[in-house]
Amino acid sequence: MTLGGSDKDIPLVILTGPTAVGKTSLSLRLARAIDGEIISADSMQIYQKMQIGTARILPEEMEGIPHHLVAELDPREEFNVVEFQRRAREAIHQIVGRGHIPIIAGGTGFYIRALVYDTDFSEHDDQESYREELKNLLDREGKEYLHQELQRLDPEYAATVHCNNTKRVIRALEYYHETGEKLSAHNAAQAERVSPYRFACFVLDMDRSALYDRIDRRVDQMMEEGLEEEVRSLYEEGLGRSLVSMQGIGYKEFFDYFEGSCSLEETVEQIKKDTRHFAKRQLTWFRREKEVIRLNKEDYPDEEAILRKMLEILEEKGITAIDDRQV
RNA sequence: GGCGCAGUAGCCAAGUGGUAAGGCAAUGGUCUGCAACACCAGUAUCCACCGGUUCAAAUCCGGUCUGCGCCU
Repeated sequence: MTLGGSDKDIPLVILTGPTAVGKTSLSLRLARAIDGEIISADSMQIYQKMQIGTARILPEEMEGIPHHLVAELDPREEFNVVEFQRRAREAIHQIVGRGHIPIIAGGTGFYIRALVYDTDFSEHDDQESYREELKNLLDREGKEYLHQELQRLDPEYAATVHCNNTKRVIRALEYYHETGEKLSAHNAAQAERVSPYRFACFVLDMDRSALYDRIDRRVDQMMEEGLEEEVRSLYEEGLGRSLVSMQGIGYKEFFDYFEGSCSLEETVEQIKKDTRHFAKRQLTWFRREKEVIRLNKEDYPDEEAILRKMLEILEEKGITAIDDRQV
């Protein structure tokens, strides 16, 4: 990176919102308007061979705008926040180096926050063995036991995580084991972080029931486009349901169907329901993000008007093309 | 027209005299290396309607309405 100043000079535009609200289409307009490149903040679109179910943009639809973190990983590989941070940071630096503006577009709120506030996840060597040990402990002694253990080591964190949430309890225990530090203390420190970027984060939203209708229709459309075949070929490749990629909505629901324990119709309904639930959770997440600009589709006549509003805000924040500033 | 069965939250549903289980949905929330994950919390002053019996009725009795089945 050869930028003259500090990272504070790096502009970053984020476009997020619930699934199916119309981020992709708006992101293209935005990229064209500000000479940007798009970085996907989506935990599933990163996987190859998962085109239909993730509603990923097709290369021919990109209109020549570079897209990053899209179809880069084999579905067998694991993707997580830290990996996202690594790849996204790298992409940002490349984009800025070309004199373009990085646009983060996607709906995984956790990833976006981790990137924007540069959250430190204290890397460690993958010690799967200890996690296995904890899982065994869970099976043998029960979730109450694990939670009590956490209560002893990190009471503050234990107080915030429900005993049924074994996934989080295990992570906290693992964290303590590996770093000797309490996760609660680490989290508290991370919460103080100020973003190193000059950013604007837009949350696109629309009327809830209209959104749910769109979701239902989009799932039907995916089925028409051949979602079943897409997932079947992954299934026949031997991908298991425990893979991160196979936990994606529109994929995980098919396993029961392929194994004969539910009908295709039930599968489709389940996908719709899971997607609606997901959208709702996303909205809950964005609602509590402080430095966010909400754009409700109902408040604008069309996409063009939303774009104009966004450009206006970017102008105010001084987030514009950076080529002349940098040389 | 007659007989029988049924009518409990948006849906499914338990409860058959003692003060409305549960599930799904909807809604709100948590979230710091699995996040399209995992997890949590509410939600019927009221049981189709009207009247009666009783200290007490969603629960018993009568009537009305609606649905389903059978008979004519």
